[in-house]
Amino acid sequence: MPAPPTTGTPEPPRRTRRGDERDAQIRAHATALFLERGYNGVSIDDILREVGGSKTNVYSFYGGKDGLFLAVMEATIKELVQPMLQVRVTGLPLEMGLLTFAETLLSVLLQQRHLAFQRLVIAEALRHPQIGSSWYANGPAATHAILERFLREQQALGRVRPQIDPAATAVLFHDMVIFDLLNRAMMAIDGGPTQADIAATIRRAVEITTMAIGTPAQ
Amino acid sequence: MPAPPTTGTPEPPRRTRRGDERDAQIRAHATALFLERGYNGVSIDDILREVGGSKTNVYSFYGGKDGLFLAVMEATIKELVQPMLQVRVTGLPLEMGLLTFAETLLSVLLQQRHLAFQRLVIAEALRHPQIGSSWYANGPAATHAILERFLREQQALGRVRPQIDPAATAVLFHDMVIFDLLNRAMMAIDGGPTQADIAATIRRAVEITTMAIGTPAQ
DNA sequence: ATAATACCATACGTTACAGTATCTATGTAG
DNA sequence: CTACATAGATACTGTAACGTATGGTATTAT
Repeated sequence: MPAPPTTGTPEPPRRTRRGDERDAQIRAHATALFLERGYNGVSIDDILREVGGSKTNVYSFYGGKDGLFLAVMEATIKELVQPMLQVRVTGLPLEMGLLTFAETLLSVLLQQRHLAFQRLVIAEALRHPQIGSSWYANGPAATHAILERFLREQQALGRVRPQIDPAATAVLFHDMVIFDLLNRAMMAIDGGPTQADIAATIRRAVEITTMAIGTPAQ
Repeated sequence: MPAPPTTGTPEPPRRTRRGDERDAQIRAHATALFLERGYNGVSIDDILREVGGSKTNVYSFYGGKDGLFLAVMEATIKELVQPMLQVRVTGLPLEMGLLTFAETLLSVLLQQRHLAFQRLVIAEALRHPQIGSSWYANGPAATHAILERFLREQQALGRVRPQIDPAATAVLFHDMVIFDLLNRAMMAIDGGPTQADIAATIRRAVEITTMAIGTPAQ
């Protein structure tokens, strides 16, 4: 009788309650440190020094530093995306919808946690392409879809000209709102954009978009 | 008689012709390797292995790995920005000007060299903020200014509505054209955007912008 | 020509860190 | 209560890389 097939990665041992608690601490600390100092700026010993526990935890469950990194990055994607999935624009007038969308988006993307995350994704995109794909699919692409649905709805109500492509317009509006502010925040130009910068950018993006796609009557 | 004031950084030795040639090789190779593998992925020995020469060169002229890195990054900024500074849109009709601008911009930003550069700037922005500032000032900000000048000119000719703010519009158009394409290229989504994606994005951005800011007669 | 100095090759000291091994302590199942 | 698996502490190994030192070779200036 043949032995059961050997799995490529050996099964991690099942955990005790203590193990679960340690693991949660390790993940939380690892996330904070990676975001703060980057992948190479953090050693496994750094993580464990403050948390306690031992390398056994990391190596038997994640296989190594890379495994731990991937796990915490995936979790951070889910966490960051959360507020965007809860934005409610259905039923609002065109301008109000765009405004609400833009404000929610920027409140997520300009927070320090996201800026650090973005840096990390980009820095490691070559070594870990799956993180980049996962982020694009769950972040920007998901956000595009939400706005596209709203624009389509507005179009059905006759508030957006029929010849407009909702998908393409969603991307353009999204980019107008985000890019320069994000760029400046990432490069820490003059300490990043102010609340006034943010408000002005949103106002202008909404203005230019409604002028271009809204039906004249509106 | 007092000794001459000791300068903070000791003067680098003056170079011989051989030294100049070596230095050029070292910079070229260092640039290629940093762009390909990131700061931490390259050791000084890696650079010198293929070029020849010795560590003396790096340490006596740049003070260390960081100094060399800063020097090659500054040079790369200048090199990348070059084509954008030469774009000529003055005198063109509004649509043609926007089109030309967008095409030139994307031809620079979507090339592999720039993608790698962008990754590097972002990854190292925390440790070397001056690179980020320098890039923003010489890249995006300079590009904004070129487009702003064009829009102002169009406004003077009555082709852009008087109430439009050229500076703000320049930023928005710039962002619309770039962001999603750059994002997808950086994350290597489906191997990056195709020529068709690029053409479609440019067309839509020009369309939405002229609709929003152009004078109706036009 | 020769003295001074820039450059080369290479070895060395040091530090940092990934990953492994080992032994002890602590839970957990039967 | 006993046996066994999980978790902890820590020592150890191997490797990589920064930055320095040294002794020899080419280049330049006088």
